[in-house]
Amino acid sequence: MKFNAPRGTNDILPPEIEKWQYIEEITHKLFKNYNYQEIRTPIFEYTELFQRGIGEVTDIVEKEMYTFEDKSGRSITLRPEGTASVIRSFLENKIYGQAQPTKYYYIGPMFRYERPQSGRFRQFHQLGVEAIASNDPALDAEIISLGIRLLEKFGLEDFELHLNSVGCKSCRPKYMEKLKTFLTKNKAELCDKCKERIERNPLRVLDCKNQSCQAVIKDAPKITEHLCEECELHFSEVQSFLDVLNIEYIINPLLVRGLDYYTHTAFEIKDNALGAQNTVFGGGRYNGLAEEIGNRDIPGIGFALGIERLLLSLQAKEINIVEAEGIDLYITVIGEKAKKEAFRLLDILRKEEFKTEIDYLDRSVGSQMKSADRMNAEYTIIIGENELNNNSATIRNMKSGNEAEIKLSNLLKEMKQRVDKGEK
RNA sequence: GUGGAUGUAGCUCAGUUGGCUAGAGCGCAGGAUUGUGGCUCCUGAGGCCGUGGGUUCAAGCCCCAUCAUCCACCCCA
Repeated sequence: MKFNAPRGTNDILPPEIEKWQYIEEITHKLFKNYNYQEIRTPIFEYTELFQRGIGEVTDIVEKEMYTFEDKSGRSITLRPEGTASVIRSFLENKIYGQAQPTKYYYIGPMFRYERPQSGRFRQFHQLGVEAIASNDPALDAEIISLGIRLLEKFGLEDFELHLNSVGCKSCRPKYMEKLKTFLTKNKAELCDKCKERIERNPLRVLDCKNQSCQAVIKDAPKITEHLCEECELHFSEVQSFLDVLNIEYIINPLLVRGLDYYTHTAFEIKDNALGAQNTVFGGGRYNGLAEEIGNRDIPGIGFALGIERLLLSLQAKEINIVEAEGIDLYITVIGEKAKKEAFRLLDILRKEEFKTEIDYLDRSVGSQMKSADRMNAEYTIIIGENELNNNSATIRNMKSGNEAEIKLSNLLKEMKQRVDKGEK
């Protein structure tokens, strides 16, 4: 073959696509049930949006963006995540002028230039929600529970919710200083990368997996012990609202997220059956984001869920979310004359919403029956010389093998009685 | 960006210390059944052995390069 799909991209083929459609269907239904509305933003944005929104020193902006110049010389970037676009849209369309809060959701492809591996692709798909213009900790709990309820809809229950507060503008800088001081004191024990991180992004050291770093981190000051009063209160309220919903969580002070815009609540749902990339969904509060990209102080919270990871999780647990669906009718044609009549009948049956198929490869009767069988047809309608002469069709129940010759004039009525269309 | 593993039929994989026209199972197509699927049996199609070079009388096998995929690191969905 001359062409491959670009590295890290995938074709989604049938029957796999059925799962995607099912996930989307359930998502639309559940999210609307929580009164979130769908929003569709462009697949690409001006690069500055992500630089400002996500943060210059994040991995995403530093090395993972698909950035290029368009013909006018503007720097364009394929969206690496959804939140920045949604907030940009919220501000640009002046949605803040309407009744608040605003609750949006989205489903679509995201792009990050990374080496692909299990659960990570260059084009991948997220579904996510954003609740904008409210600082209510109950909303934090709603967002988290919404994600969990969605997983439950697919029969997934065996996962861990990690919860943390990453502080706010007023307490995080102070904590960072403390952390820096501590890390500098223990610099000798840290890996080379973490040594660099002390200045650039000390929080990142916290989730380094290097053993000697881990040993240092164990005694590092914890952000949960350095929150300001407001953050402290918000965090405990979020927990108590989660308690109300009987949602279990693990407080994880080492949970730091890779995007700069998070404040207060940060969370990740991990499925330990997944291997290295085990975060199925993650998110948090981003009260500084609207300020950063639009000079308006508007709070928000959301999560993003990786659809490919959801699929992997289902696979790991051998959960089948879609049944293979058969067709209602297969028309077997014998002889050229019959084909015209059969083709006319095919159209009529389809108009009546029977899922119907016919042979297009000039195959023998036996082969046509075989096709019908493989398509899991409920009935086969056989039309040959005999039937033509009698103005009839032979119908065969593929399960029982019973056959009957039916007048064409009665065929529709007969099939309506026999076939349970669109059964599920 | 770094490291490791793997590339042979549509799929899953055999292929001996290098040695004849490269195999199996499944799938696909046709037939046994001149108008009837599943089970069975028979037959068949389908391979630049990832690609390019090298070593050799001889390469699917050895060497080099390259590409791709997978897995891991980094980090995240």
